[in-house]
Amino acid sequence: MGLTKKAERTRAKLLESAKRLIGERGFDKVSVEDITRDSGVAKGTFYHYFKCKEDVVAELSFQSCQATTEKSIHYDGPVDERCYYYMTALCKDAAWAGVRLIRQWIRETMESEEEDSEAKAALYNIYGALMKICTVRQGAGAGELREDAPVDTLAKLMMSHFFGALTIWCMMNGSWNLTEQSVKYMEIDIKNLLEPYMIKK
Amino acid sequence: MGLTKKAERTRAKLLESAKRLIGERGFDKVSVEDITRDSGVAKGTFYHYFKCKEDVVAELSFQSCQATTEKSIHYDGPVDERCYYYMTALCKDAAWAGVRLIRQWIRETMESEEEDSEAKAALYNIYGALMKICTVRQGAGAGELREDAPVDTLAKLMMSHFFGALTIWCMMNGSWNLTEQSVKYMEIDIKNLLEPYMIKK
Amino acid sequence: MGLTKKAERTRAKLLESAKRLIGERGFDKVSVEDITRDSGVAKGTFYHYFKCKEDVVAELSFQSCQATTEKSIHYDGPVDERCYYYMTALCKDAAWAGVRLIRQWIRETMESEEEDSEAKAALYNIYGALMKICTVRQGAGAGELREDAPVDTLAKLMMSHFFGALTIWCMMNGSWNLTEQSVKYMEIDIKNLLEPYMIKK
Amino acid sequence: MGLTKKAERTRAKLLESAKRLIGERGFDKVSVEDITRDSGVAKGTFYHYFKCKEDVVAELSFQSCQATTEKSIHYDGPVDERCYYYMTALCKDAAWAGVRLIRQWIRETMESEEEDSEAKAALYNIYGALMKICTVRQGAGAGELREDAPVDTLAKLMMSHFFGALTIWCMMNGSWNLTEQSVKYMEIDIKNLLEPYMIKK
DNA sequence: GATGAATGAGGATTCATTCAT
DNA sequence: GATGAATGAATCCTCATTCAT
Repeated sequence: MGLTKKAERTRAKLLESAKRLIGERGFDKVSVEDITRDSGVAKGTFYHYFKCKEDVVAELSFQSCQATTEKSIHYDGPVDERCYYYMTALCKDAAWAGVRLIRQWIRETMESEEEDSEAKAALYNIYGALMKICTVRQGAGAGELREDAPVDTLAKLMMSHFFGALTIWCMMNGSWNLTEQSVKYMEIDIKNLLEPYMIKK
Repeated sequence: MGLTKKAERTRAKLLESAKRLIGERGFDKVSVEDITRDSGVAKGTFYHYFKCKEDVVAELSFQSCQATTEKSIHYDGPVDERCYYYMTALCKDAAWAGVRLIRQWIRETMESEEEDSEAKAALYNIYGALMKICTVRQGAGAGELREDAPVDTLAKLMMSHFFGALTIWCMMNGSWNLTEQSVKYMEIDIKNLLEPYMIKK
Repeated sequence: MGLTKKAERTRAKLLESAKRLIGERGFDKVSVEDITRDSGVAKGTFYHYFKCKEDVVAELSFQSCQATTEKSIHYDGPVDERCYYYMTALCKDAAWAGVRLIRQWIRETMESEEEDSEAKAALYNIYGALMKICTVRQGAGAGELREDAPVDTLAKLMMSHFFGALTIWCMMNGSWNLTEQSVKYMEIDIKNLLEPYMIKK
Repeated sequence: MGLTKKAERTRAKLLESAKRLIGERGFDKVSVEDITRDSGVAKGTFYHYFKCKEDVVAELSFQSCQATTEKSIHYDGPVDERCYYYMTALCKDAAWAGVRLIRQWIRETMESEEEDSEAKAALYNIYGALMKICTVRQGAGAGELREDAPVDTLAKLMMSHFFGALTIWCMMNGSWNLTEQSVKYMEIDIKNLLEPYMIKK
């Protein structure tokens, strides 16, 4: 049941609008009409391509800060520095996006209904990235984690510290400098967390 | 403006129904009518006790905050232990409220529109509490903070760690034991943060 | 069925609050609870003294700019000057009260439901005043109206001109100086209206 | 964005029902459901055509304003006759709409909150129309305004007289014939206002 | 007399979805 | 394929009024 070129484009437009709007406001706060209006198509058209509103979420693609992750993995230095490099990069990304957007993103993450929103995907990406950064050279020698390090827990804790900074930043309405103040303490936080499990020279 | 015994009971019933239903289905999937039906009272009665649907969450989430704060301030022990005691208590409160509820609470906190929502008030309460806990015996001798300690920053960082735990807990959909796992590391986190500014014996 | 002193006072408080609030916002925009809250009594108490919400309106007293009217009637000068004096005084009163209040007053006047609101009473007062000012020395000689003058129509037209100024003032949000600009033309308006019916010397 | 024939009919039905019901009972006593029931359409359909309940009044009240304005500008005659023609047409429009409706319209205009309601737009339309009617052939010779005429003030005063008539009509609950009595004097009013600034032959 | 808890009908508005064209 | 008119259930919230204490 291949689609016409035009049909393909309509479908893509809908998907794109849906993705952006839901990313901005959250699933519940975006109506089908919002999506069709943004796409410039009629309301009914939506139901040509998707059985129901929920359906569109399943299609939403999962890409994200892949580049940053890659760089951090291959960063030349011990595991704690790699982590620090990664978290700092995330902070900078966030600061660049602005409180408003991050706020909405967190809210979106908190929506209980959608199990597989873009926001959640990004979250798991970060988690996965930290896992990778920690394990990529695990057991390789000085400056890396020991084989018995509780990597999963460590990754979660680093995420926790990162999201703590992010959340507090949002709640304080920006009257807290994410890239300066938070980053300063993040270095110490990470060291404290990883050191006990690192292979000493 | 105290409430009648009966009124108190009605209010409690509403709160209880709300807590359970929101805990089961999430905020958006529970209507005011659901709550009143479950409580066995009329729809209008809900609005006798709460200004709007969102209001009930703020109430529920940090109901016992005040008591916890008081206890922590007067807790017999050095400043780091007091802080730890407080944060642990907050974690327990949150765990008791349930992920769904805390999620909705965070969402409300992230609403940019209202500058003075009840949700935000709770946030500032925590911040204020940490400030108090840190300064109440500041400079009093061993186990307390030095006069020159950057209390404001320390309070914000502790909040950050707490909200990090909270956020990650919500995002992980509860598949992370708040009271056990987070609390374990919070002790270390707090020590690392406060120790450099504490008066040694 | 005389009322206690205290009861009398409660009743008076309710009446006073009702009068003020309804005067400010209009009958439909004031709830019984608004009135009782403003009076500092319980909601139920309202129904001790009034059978229903509508009932309270019937009690509202009808006094108003009696003083201004009196002065205008006895103003020493021909009928057109008396009218001008009166209208100018009304403009000044309005300007003193402020756009906000007058706006609400006009809205209130436009409420179709209440036949006998305070606002409407004031309206009829103005109408009556103009009638009186025109007829008080009607037929008395030079500078007064002839017996066959269509006083009713003239009064309505002067009111019309006055309310025109008032309305436009409100609509223009105050960017139109009521006492200066309107008053300047009102003199001419009134002369044009009355002259054809005045007894010449 | 033209509407289907059928849609046009539905919209017209809604508008017609609204006009009649509001005319009979007043704005506040007519619910959206009343209107849709009377029109024989579903409740939701109302919101397909109107943003909110208030919206329908703005639509109704000065539906034909645009046409009237155009005609008046191109009316063949001196400036005072054009103005008179316009004001008379407005009076007829208002009379056709009915007191209840115009009342609600004035109330909406007086709402201070929204700076850019449809009601206010209509107001500025009238003002703009008068400005245009006065200036379109300004300085063109006999029967037109001189270049130095205070057009802005004149337009405001004519509006003032028009709204005076309208307001008094509403306040008198219709016991004042807008098209007959007001119109009779409007001619004189306009002449008095414009003559001093008109180019004589 | 006074209270304020409780009621529940009613109203405005939203929105996913259907369907005739 | 596409349109957009139409639906109506669902939701939040208001408020006049009643009544047990």
